[in-house]
Order: sequence, then structure tokens, then C-alpha cells
Amino acid sequence: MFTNHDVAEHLRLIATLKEIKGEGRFHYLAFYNAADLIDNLPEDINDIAEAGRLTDLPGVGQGVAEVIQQFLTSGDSELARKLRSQVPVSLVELTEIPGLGAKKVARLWKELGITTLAQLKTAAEAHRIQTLKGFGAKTEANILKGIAQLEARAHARTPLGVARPLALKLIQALRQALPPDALTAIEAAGSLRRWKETVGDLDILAASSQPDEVMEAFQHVPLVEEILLGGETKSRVRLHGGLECDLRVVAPEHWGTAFQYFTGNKQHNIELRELALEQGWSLSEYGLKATGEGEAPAGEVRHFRTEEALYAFLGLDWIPPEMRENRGEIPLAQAHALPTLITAQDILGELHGHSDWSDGRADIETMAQAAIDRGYRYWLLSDHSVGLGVTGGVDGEKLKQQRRVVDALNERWARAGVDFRLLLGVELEILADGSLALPDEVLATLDVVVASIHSSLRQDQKTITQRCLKALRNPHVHILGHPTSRLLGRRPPTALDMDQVLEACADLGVVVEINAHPWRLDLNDIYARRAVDLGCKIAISTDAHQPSDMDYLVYGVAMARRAWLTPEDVINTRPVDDMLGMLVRK
DNA sequence: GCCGTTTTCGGCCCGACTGTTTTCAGTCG
Repeated sequence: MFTNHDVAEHLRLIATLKEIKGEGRFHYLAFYNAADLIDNLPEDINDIAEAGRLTDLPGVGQGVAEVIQQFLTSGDSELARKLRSQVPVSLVELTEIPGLGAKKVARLWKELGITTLAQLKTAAEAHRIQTLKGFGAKTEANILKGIAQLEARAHARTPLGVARPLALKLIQALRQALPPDALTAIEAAGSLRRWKETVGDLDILAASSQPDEVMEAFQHVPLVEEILLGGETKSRVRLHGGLECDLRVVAPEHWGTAFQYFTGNKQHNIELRELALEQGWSLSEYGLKATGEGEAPAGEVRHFRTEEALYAFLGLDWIPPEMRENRGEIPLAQAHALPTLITAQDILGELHGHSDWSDGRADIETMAQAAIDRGYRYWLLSDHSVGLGVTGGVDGEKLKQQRRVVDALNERWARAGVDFRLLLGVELEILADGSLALPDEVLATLDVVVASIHSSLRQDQKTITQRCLKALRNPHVHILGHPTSRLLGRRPPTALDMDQVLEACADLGVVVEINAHPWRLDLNDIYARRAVDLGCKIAISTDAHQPSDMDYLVYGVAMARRAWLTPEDVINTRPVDDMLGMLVRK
């Protein structure tokens, strides 16, 4: 069984081999584009292939479809085999060295016989690279530097939860380093602004009429370790910790087009530029320029100070950055039919959180008070059940005691006129065989039961899927917590067959969680979309273990927005009694 | 290789920066 990402990687391999081989630009671009598309697809590529709908995907024709079909059944394709017989596959790794693309790699291979990273390193150290025409001493030094970086694995993507605070700190530092009138605007753009779960680098955009001063200040921010590239309006640096950051400075009158352009993603931008061309305008980060093909005379220039004005000029509603992945948002914006995405303000309470009765760091009242302070109308206390060795956990007896604490607190708030309800539940352990860690008669006393998997995470697909399905069939289970159990950058998702699990949730009336903790983001955007498409309802919660964890809500809401979810898709946008009414099992 | 109110050929987004060149190709986003 192969995933969308596996398919995308196979297509990228083909694209790179074709590029090195020297095939025409558009021949290999087609494979890169198809790879990007499939990586971002909210539907399982296996289902699309089975239904014979591969060529319905924009950019997938007979050729690419054939490759995908073969790959899905065999893990390889005729085309890839043929290319591997013509081009050493080890060259693909060389193109990952910054500054080294397919054309240079092809020349190193053909003129120096270099096919591996080790050979390239040896050749560079022996100064044999600069014997090639067009390759100088600097190129050679950059290759050695790039190899060192590659070996240090400096290219891993960074979790959003790490990158975002860093970007905000960087922006703050720049603001402080510059006089107030030097900066008209400064914002994080790129995948960070789109709230992608991981980012490859940071993109910061500034509007200023003194770009040289901004550039100068940027290169002296304490967070910066090394300047990789420094132009007049564009700099690239490496921050301490390895994350790279681009800064672009534009004139204030270019802000609208520049902010749009640097937010991306690439395919969204290409679609938008093609749309502009159809209307007789060439779109760049500096504005629109009439091509002469439309009504405006050739060369006429239009500037936009806001994104809204730019999108409107092209006949589109403003598209929230989280939607800009070229998943069909542009036609919807043209039809003025974009969904009204959920916002953090829509969330009225959370349905997954802990106290110091299990592994939380604060007592029940402190956690509940934090929820009240955030303006929540309810909060579910759901400590770990017994069965999870590492945290102790609550059993039937402790849950009875918690009920008394919860009742007393609720009475106190009711008397004080506080519109808030503390709900009692549990994060129930799904044991390795799919049985549950607490008996039905205990579960029946609780307001909400969140069931999760924390152990035996390496079970094979069939075992862990059956285990999960068995647990979901218990009628006391209301919510499936962090379904894939992944931890970004630390632990891969379990082998769970998500389509089977999500279909079961829809059938059984089990709500599926978007766990907003930045290490989890589970469900992520892709699965959240699939869950709703299959008929599931969603709960967004931070899984807070201390009051400050509740700040993570925005990350969960971001996943929901990237999944195009509206408030109606999410149960904890409802008042408490409505919400509880939606937890009825089928 | 893909695609079509410019339909089966002839196009395919746009610009900054680097390194090596004397005007540009390659790479990157």
C-alpha cells in the first residue's frame, strides 16, 4: 500500500532523472507539478486510481497516469526503470546540494565521471571541479559547504510550532533595530503564513523606502548565524539552530502584490498569474503590467497596496492564506463561493485536557480557571485513564472523586453567575488488543469519553486498524483523540488505515479530534478534510497539560482552516448542551 | 508531458542573485 507522498516522491525521482538526462524543460516540469499536486491532495490516490479518475487531476495526462498506476501496484514504474538505466540514480542526491542543479550535475557526471556524493567531495577537495569551464573556485567551495550541510541534515523541515515563534521574534528584533519610519510593514509570508504544519524556511517581507537600512539591520540581528546571500532587496541567512530565513524588501506601493507573491504557494501563484494573463496582465511581485492583449494599452502598470485590491482587480474574493494551495480555491473565489472558514473566536470550549491527577502540571481548578479566563464556556477534564503506564492515570474510584470536585466547582460558578461548565471525562487508553482500559459502567458515568492510542504504536496496519475499530465500536466512546499518534519530526504516524477508521467514525457517530498541540497537529489538514468529506464531525482541542498550552489552539484552528472547515463542521463551536447533543452514538 | 471560448499544435509565471562571464546561464523561490 503506497501513500500519496510515496507517489509524489516517485514522480519527483522521475522528474529529476529526466532533468539530469537533459530532456526538455516542460517534459520534466510536468512530473514535478504532478508530484506537488498529489502531495497536497486531500483524497487517497489509491481511490482515485481505482476509480479511473487519475487523468481528471489537472496536470495528470496519460503518461503520468500510467506511471502512477504502475507504481501503485508494483512500487516502481517502467519509465523509472528506463531512466535509471540511462542516468545513475545517485546523481539525484547531488541536486540536493544548494546551488547545484540538474544541469551542473549532468556536466560533473559527463565531464568528470562523478556520480556519488563521495566522488564529488574528493574531486572538490582536489580542486578538480574548477578545471571545468564555467566552474570557478567559489563554485567549488560552495559545493564543499553544501555537502557538509547535507551531511549535517540541515534540510529537515521545521515544525510550525518551532518556526512561528522564531519568526515573530525575528520580526520583533527588526522592528526594534530600525527607526519607526523605516518600516511601513513587516510580516511573515510563505508557508508560515499559510500555517503549513512544517516549514522549509522562513520568509519575511518588509515594506520600506529604505531597503538598504533594513538589509543592514537584518544581517546584524542576534538570531542570525551566517549570511548566505545578500542583495539589495533580498537576503538569505541561516539562524542559530539551522533554520534559514529569507528577507525581501519592497516599496510600500508594491505591498499588495509582493505579500501575495511571497505567501504562495508556488502553484497558487502560477494559477493566479495565468489568470492575469488571460485578462491581459502580466503579474509579478511589483504589480500588474498590461501585455497589450487585453483592454489596457501595453505597458500600463497597476500597483496594489493590499492583497484584497489585487484579488478584486482580477475578479476574485480575497483568499485566506491557509487555502492557497491550489486545491480549487481560485475558481471558488471567482465564483464568490469561498467557504467561511472557522476562526479561533468560534471555539466555545475544549474537549481534551489534563490536570495533575495524571500528567498535567496544574490542578483541576487552575486549568478550569484558565479556560474561563480565555472566555470558554466549557472545558473537558480528561485525564489519562489507567492502562498508560507512564502517567499513572485515573480509575473508577478516582473518577468518582473527580466528579465530586467538578460538581463542587460547577456549583460555585453557578452561584457566582459564571457562564461556564466543567465537564468530566477521561482520555481512555485503547489497549493493544483494542479493549478499553475502563469498564462500561465507569464510562457511563462520564460526560465525554476521548479514546486514544499511546502504546504498541508499531503494530502492522491490519492489527492496529482492527484494534482501533474494535475500540470505536464501544458505544461509550465519543471522540477519537489524536488519531495517528504522530509527533512531528520525532515519531511517524502509526500504520492505521485512516480511510477505514474515518469511515467507521462517520458510521458510528464518533467525533474525530484535531489535536492542536504543535508537536501533534493530528488530524492534520489533509486528514481533517477527508474526515469531513466522509461525514465526520470534528473537535479541536489543545490537549492542554498546563494553562499556557491553551495558547496552542490557533494551530489546531489553522489545520481546520487549511482543511476548509467551517464552524458547522466543528462541535466545540456550539453551546455546551448543543455540543453534548451531538455526541449521541449511532 | 499537458492542455484547449487562442482545441490536436504551439504554447507553457516571473524575477533576484551568484558566479562566471563581458551579456548570461543556472539556480532558487
